[in-house]
Amino acid sequence: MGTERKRKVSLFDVVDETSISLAKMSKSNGGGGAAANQNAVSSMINRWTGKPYSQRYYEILEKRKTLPVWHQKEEFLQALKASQSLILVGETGSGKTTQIPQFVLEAVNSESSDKRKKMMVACTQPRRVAAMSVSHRVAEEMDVTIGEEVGYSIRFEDCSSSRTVLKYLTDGMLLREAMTDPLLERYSVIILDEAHERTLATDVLFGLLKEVLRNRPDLKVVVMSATLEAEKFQGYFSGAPLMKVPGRLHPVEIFYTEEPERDYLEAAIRTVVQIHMYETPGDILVFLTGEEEIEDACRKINKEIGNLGDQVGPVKVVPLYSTLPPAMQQKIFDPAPPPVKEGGIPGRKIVVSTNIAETSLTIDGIVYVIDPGFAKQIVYNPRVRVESLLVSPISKASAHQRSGRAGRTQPGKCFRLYTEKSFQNDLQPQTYPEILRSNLANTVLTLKKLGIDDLVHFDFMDPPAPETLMRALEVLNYLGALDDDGNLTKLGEIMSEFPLDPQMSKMLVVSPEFSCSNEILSISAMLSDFLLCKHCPNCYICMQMLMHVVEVVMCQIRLSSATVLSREAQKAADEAKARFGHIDGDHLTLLNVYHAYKQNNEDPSWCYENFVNQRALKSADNVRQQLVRIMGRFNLKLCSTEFNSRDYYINIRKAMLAGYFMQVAHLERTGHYLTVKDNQVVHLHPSNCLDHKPEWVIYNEYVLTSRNFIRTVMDIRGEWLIDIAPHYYDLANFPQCEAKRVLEKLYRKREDKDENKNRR
DNA sequence: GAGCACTGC
Repeated sequence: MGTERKRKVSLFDVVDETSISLAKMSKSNGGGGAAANQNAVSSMINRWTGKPYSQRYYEILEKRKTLPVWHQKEEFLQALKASQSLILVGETGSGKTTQIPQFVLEAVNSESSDKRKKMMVACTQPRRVAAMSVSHRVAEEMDVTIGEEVGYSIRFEDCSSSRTVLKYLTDGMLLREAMTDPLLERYSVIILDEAHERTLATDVLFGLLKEVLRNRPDLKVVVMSATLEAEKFQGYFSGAPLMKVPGRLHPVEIFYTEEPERDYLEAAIRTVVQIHMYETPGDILVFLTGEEEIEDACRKINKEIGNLGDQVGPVKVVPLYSTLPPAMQQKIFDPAPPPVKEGGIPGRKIVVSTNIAETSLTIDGIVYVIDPGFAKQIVYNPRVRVESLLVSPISKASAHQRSGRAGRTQPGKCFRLYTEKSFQNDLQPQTYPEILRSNLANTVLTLKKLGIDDLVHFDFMDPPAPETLMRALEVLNYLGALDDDGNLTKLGEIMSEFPLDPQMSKMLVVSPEFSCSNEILSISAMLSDFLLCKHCPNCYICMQMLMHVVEVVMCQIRLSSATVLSREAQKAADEAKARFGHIDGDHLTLLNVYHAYKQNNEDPSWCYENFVNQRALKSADNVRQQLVRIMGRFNLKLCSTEFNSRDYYINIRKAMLAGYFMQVAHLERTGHYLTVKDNQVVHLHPSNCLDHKPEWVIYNEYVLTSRNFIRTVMDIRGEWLIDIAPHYYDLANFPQCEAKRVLEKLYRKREDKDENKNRR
């Protein structure tokens, strides 16, 4: 009662203030009717803050009114009112991401103003940066402070409060929330944005929300997508109404090649040169598949255009891929170079990029796009439990997205380096959703935690291969996360709370039993650090070195980058290896680097001098803190073995094995390694820090490149296998191989030992 | 003695 009164008073106060300013205004405007004044007054009050709108608000409002989606506001609100779920298709530039959630907000509150229940509107995004930047923009549009009425929530950062009514969050974050709030009861409307990207988290949310909708008639779901896969979404959400919003892109003219290209890299470079020679000014964006290819292409483009001399304008060739340090990534936003002489031929910026420029990063000013039609994609083979990256043809949807990048600021052109026939007949309409291409062990664990017991009948939009689900269930059962009936165990429940792969969360949860949870925490953080090359210990070092060299030899780089960089980087990597390397394994090397970093008080200049990547370490430390908090929630002890004890490293290696006993390789007498049980021939990746070839190793990752490599490896002992994972190393259920014979011997030895013990 | 598309919790 009291607060209600207070609220009214303050509102009244504000109204009073504005009517004064309004009175002044109407005076200068020559006045207006009292009723009109009253209306104008209420529309000048921000209903969220109770304060009058700022000048900036009105300025932005004018721009908002020109967005295509604004014209369909009423249509949208009616559709939303009429049904529980709704599909909205809008191309880039329609304004859907910023405006639709605001429309929803208006509708929701006007409908349930009496209930006064604290209900939020959620809008998911596949990427953190998007969640963050869009929420800032919308807070500005609504004339409120970010983190108050409008907020965002991403890993490591919750910028929302009890006042928040609109929250942007990553799809993975909403999935996490669902684990503790299965009916998502704090939300009245959930908007899944960028649904066409079909991330793993969005796909799981689809299935989950479909169930929640049945249990919560008051909940509404809006699915927003950029492509015409909308009919599929519509069918999935049992005929939800479909609304289309036009985009606001400039026209892009598409060109195909007459004949298929034999060498797309060569063709791409040739096309760049031709555009530069014959087309009107405007920057070029070239899509290639990976770092090495991109660096190679940049060198060749510079060389070929250099050969043309001053008959053409100057160029600035910029590579772009995710592992490039941010400072280098920034270069894509630099302007094109000016003409060499005043009034000369204008310069051109040429960005050579991976898929990152297709979705994650937008570069304005691009007028020409070159699309060879390939991208590296991950594929999962459940038979051998291996994920690998393969260069494969893109989808029509992807090609469409790429060409759209040419029309952001003016009409553009897109050169597809394949035939039109090939586009029509060979490219599949959509990129295979991630859920069909991934190892699902972690996803299955999440689903179990969400209370989905029957995975086979769970309503996936695209059901994964049964074999993939079986593999995931099998792995989780071996780890002890699921019992033999497929039910979540207590251990599994704890494991599901960690934002890590099941193997890693398993080793973390059991690490106190091996008296080394502090060390396993550090190793886990270093391994799961996603900001930089997480895999090779060298990369914690070489990146910093690269940047150092870049500064020192600034202008020479363009001429002889390959030789200078790799020699220096190699030297740095070798030095670092000598300093931090641990002969028993790469995981222990990572631990050494982390310890050294902490012992030197995270000092940036120490990092610099030791070629250690501070950014990577800082991020690992952040992950570690999050993991420590989760350990605390479950009363998992933080402990270490005495550093000088003989068992210090042994305990760590045993704890690691408790999680990774399914990723073991055995050294055969022939001199090569075979993975245990799957019997695949593998090779130690040359980046390893071992000084010997151990008989048994565990590995973090299996990569298929020029050969089958196992990367990030550690020496373990055969006896530990039968001690720590006897259920997996049960020989009755083991393929015939050399490893089996060795294990048989180990079992016999242990039996003899036990007998001796009993006799005594 | 090789060479890692892109996200996310």
